[in-house]
Amino acid sequence: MKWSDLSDNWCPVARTLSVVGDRWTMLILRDCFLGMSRFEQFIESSGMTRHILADRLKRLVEAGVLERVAYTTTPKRYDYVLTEKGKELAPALLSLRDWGKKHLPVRRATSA
Amino acid sequence: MKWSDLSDNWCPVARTLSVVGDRWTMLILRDCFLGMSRFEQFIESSGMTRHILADRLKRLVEAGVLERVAYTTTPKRYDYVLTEKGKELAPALLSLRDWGKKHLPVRRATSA
DNA sequence: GTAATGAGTGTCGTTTTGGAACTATGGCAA
DNA sequence: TTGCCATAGTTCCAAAACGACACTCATTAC
Repeated sequence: MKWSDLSDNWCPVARTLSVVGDRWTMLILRDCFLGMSRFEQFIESSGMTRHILADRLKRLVEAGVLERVAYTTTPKRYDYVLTEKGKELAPALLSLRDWGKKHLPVRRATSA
Repeated sequence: MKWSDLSDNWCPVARTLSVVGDRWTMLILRDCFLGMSRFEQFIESSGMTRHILADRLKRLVEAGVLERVAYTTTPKRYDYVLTEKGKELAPALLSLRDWGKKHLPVRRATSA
């Protein structure tokens, strides 16, 4: 079964996951809610590879969750901003955040 | 960056995703909330491979989201049931469901 | 002219996944 | 008692996705 095969699933949870059911995708959205909008910001914040980021941004734009807005035309640079549809994912993110805060306390990072 | 590297992230969303940030994992949880608890049920319902299911169930048990409860000892069969911790993921699942219902209506399968 | 920045691509080797078959344990039926 | 079925996995292999890092391309900064 493929990622995209979920998009026609009878279950709305599955359909949602076909769009955002990916560890990186959710992190991008989190960053968007924190006010980020640029490629390099996402890279720095999330630690994902440029490759993956490019792919996930494209998917999110195609899905109508993010919008790609040029902020300079000369070298073609873009902001990725949440659409209304995207903003409505906030409750889901907040639920995940709350669960994490309650059930997954930060263990002391030993390597830092 | 690895899956598990998120588990010590400063961000509670990222930590949550280190546990449930996977398309299949979420589908398993959805099935649990729908009352399923057996290996073959998950397989049938979600369409994932047995391989992945075995892996995800193990992770979820290790994370304390599911509990593995023997229902026969002779051939060693198990139910996978939500723990309290797992049940508290319900709001997140419901948010995802609501978003899917609102923004991702079922398209009629065109290829059929 | 040289370096730096921003937003990606290309390449390549490693992981993870998907698909199918195989194992193990016991029940049941002929 | 041999054979088939069900459940819950595990093993194998090929294909896809991923991670790391170098590279491009356009423009501005020095």
